[in-house]
Amino acid sequence: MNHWLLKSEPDTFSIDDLAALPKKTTSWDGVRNYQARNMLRDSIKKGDSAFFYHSSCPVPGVAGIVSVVKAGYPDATAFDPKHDYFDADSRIDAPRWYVVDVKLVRKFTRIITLDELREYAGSALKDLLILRRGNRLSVTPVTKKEWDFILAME
DNA sequence: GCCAACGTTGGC
DNA sequence: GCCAACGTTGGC
Repeated sequence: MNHWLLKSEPDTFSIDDLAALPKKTTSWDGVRNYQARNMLRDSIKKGDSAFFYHSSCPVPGVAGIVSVVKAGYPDATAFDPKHDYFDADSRIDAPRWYVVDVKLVRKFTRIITLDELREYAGSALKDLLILRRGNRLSVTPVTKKEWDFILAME
């Protein structure tokens, strides 16, 4: 089982939005970056765990945990001309973009903030991709050690 | 294949 | 709103 970090802008979709869904399950759609796409399509497996990270908001940080309930499959929003995520270059017979389905495991009792994570940028979390300068990937791998360390910060 | 221009991300 | 960093596009 592998670990990941998924970014979402809470204005668009927050962990509370996920918690409010009847089955607390959603398709992680709208990813339009090839590196992130490759991970959704090829690397993330059913049963993997991921941090739900809030970005572009007053308090960026890790908000909770989700589990992958369905591995990569084509992103239907790319096929819908009326959808914000529509991409005419993604075709049903040759999909360009992918999603995974995730289910809420739990919302943390508090946000583990980016500021706190940074305190360990020189030690336990020195390789955490989200702390790298200029990092913009919305899907990144997290090692087991990083995962356990961040969990213990709650 | 190079690279300038442009668009997007995301913290502040 | 600003702007650094990065990805993508498109002319050559």
